[in-house]
Amino acid sequence: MEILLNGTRGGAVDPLAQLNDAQRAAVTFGITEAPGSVDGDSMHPPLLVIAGAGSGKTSTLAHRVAQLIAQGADPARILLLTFSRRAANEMSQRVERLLTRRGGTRSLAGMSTLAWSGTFHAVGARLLREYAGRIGLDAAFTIHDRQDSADLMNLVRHGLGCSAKGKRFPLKGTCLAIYSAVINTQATLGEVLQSSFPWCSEWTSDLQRLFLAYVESKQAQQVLDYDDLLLYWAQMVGEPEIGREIGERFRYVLVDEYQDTNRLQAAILLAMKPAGHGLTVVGDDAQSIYAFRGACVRNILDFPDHFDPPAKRVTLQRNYRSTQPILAAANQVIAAATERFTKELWSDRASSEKPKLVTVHDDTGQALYVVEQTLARREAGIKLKAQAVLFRTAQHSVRLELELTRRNIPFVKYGGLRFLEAAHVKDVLAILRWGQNPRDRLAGFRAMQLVPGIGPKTADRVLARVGTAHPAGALLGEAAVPEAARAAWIDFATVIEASASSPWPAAFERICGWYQAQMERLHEDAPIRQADIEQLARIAVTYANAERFLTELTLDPPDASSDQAGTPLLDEDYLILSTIHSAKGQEWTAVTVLNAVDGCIPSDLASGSTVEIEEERRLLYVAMTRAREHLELMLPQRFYVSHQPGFCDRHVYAGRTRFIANALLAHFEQISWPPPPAAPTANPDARQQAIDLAARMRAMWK
DNA sequence: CTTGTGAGCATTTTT
DNA sequence: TGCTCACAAG
Repeated sequence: MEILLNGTRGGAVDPLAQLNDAQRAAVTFGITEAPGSVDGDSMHPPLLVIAGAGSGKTSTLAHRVAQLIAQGADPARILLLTFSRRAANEMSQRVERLLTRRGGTRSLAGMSTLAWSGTFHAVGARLLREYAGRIGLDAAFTIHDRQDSADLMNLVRHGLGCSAKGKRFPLKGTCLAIYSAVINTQATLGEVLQSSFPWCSEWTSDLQRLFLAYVESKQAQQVLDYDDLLLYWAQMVGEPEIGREIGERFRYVLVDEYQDTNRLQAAILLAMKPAGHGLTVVGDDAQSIYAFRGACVRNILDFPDHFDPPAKRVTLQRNYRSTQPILAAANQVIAAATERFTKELWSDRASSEKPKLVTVHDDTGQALYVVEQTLARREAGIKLKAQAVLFRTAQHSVRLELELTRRNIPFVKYGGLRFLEAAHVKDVLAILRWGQNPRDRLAGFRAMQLVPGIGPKTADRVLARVGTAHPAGALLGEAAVPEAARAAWIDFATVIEASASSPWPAAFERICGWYQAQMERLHEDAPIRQADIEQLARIAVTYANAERFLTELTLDPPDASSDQAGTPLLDEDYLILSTIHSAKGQEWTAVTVLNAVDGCIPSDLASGSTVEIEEERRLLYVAMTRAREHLELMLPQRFYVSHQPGFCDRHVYAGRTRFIANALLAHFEQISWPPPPAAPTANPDARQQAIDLAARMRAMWK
């Protein structure tokens, strides 16, 4: 095999030499023929790669893309769908490097630019803008993030009078969650309510009405939410003509992290590639952790049978990441899972170090231990950046963050509250959005209420009068504004009108300037928030125009808001703190998992059904398999359930996570920290050394 | 009609 | 705690 491949490459080094047999099979399946042959559709039956944790999945996928290009495929006709923007960038770079290395026969470097790589949502947004004219969409649509969508849902909810019915109607977040589940799982409202929101069943017909009004409202405003990016895409390629057109345009479609796609995404793929030609999906059913977002493990389990003959399946079981003892423990955790493609990961990276189960007294003990160990490992030559602390919910790391800040240890936290969710950031963006898209009522509604003297009623009236555009000067003379607010209003209207016509990013700076004045009035902690606005302005200048800025920001928000302590410079060394969800696809030399106790993992909010518990099991598995050499699971004996550990000490005593049953303990080293003090009897002199208080009591009476 | 205040309640993970 | 909602004062 290797000799043959070397031969075909005219004596150059075999570019696939570093791959193992399974990886090579995944890379070359269907595309090993001579250059040029890749254009025959019949050549590309569908392929499913089951890639275990640390099995070189990214590398294999990158090699496959490089192989396609090297065999003559046009990079512009390759569609690469990844889970995050970060993953997309990394993939592009790797493909580029691989092609540069192959450079010998043809000039491949430089032609490897993967124009179409990104998340489903980002690619959807791009395609929809391009095809907008053909599907009756305004190409300048704005995209609502989760909070915007919830706010709009709330407006519609109140508009319909759902909230004033005596009995409590589901809150806006719940309504949106239900709506979103219906879209993403492609189930009926009744099914979703019954399976996931049984307590809302009594509201079925009201919800139905609400969702219709919500959809109408979005359409009137030329606004799409996250779900729409997929839904419109699916509907678009569901039309035979456009479906065929786009399917042919993207000759090769490769999907990473397929286990975390939902039914709607699967529908998109099947509509573009009904026979599966040119379709490759890669994933690991054991790492599916996004069911709450509608992801469906069945997608990957059932993938082969969508096609006739069924898709080829290649399994990568060799793990290059973790030491054998870490892998053995992780394998045991996932072995109890009920449904999966069975595979047993193996590694030849021997080590005498078992993963540790560390019992500490509480949250504080946990934080102190982690800090101590992290520093010790750094002394031993493991950079902070090569160490990560993972946790189930963003809250779990609060105590640790305090301790890190106190000791001046830099860290970066992934997951949890996003930059974009901060009220002041949303305010500024709302102003910008309304300037850009006058139909975006939600933005206008929010923006106008920043003006002193203007509340919901006035904002509503103005929106009704303004209609779909603000012609020059129309806002300035707006009659619906009460006299008391007139002066402030003119200021505001001037900024809006100027922002619509000024060049970018001057328009945005103008808006920030106006907002600063309001911020001091609205928020006590204006200076802290000011820093975020400045950060936003710095980001803004890197985009070509307002539309791109808004789109990219919504689909790929910056990670941390600056109120988080110590945002270190990029070249510094810093410790990684991350939710397990945000840690997907990454690896570190040393990994510590906080709160590996029942109630945290599994979260007691997710212990309702077997399905949920199975997902929590996979979550622990994902966390454990991020570690290369050192793995510690923390077991605080009790943890706080309230939000303010200092004040009210509501806490519960916790047991080790149910996913590590007694039978698994042999795979771990168990330690307690701090070490228990030596028992008094261990030292025969201890009693004599003790202060003799009893003697003093007697002496008082002598 | 806006704005401030107090009571009541929920409480994860993310594109 | 921190958010939402209802209510009352200006």
